[in-house]
Amino acid sequence: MGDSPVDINKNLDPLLFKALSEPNRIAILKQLVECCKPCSVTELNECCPIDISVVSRHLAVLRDAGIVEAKKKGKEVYYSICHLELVETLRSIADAIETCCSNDQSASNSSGCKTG
Amino acid sequence: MGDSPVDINKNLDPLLFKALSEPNRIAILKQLVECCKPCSVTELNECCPIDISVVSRHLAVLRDAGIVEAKKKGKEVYYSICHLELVETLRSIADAIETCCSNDQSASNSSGCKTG
DNA sequence: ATTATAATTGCATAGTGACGCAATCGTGCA
DNA sequence: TGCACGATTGCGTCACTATGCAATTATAAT
Repeated sequence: MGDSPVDINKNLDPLLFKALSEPNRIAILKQLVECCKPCSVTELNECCPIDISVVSRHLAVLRDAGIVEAKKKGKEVYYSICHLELVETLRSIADAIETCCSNDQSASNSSGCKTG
Repeated sequence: MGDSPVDINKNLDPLLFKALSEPNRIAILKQLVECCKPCSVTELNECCPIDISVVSRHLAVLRDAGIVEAKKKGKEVYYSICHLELVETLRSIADAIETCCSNDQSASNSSGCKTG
């Protein structure tokens, strides 16, 4: 229970999407995806024309959402994307929606889609 | 060009995530996913304790993001989830992230991940 | 110890979004 | 045509969020 492969409630989390709903955060994320290596705040600041303090705050939002992780190295903090977890989460959501919605009405709820 | 399977820029759209970043919109979406049939605004209003005008507005946001579609039938408007498109979009994003991030630095950009 | 650099945090401000109520629009029915 | 019902839109309010600047913290180098 609660661990079904189609647990919509577990994965459809507004917090995750809220973190991804800001254009500058998406720009930062794209930068991280394309670099495929940890980047410092200063490096990530190059992709968006905002104050570095704002970049730092955006990274904190992404970190709190579990989208990126931070590793301190000397004076700098290197952020990297949690790509394995992120990819799995996105696929889980897709699977859950697909499983639920591929039922026609007659099959109703045999696949375990239900509100908590 | 621009149609590569790993086109991050096409799929990582803040508009989509913004539409999914509001708890009541997620509640509405869950309702639609679990019902797996078109629902009227009044029906969808049952899942969240807000004014029906707000539900209507939320549905408009979801519609503008391509997440749901509306079909008028008499006095009522029936909303249904665009599950095929949504599932494909989510999987495209997952694929793009996975493809980009599974490159180690030496392989760099042979897979076509690049900013527009 | 002092200085320099990277990152974060405090604070004030401006912009955005959710919300409820009331008014309006669209459709069906008597 | 007039009425009822479902949905949408206008508008004012409240809360939240993004932003920039300044101050602070943390680490490295002189």
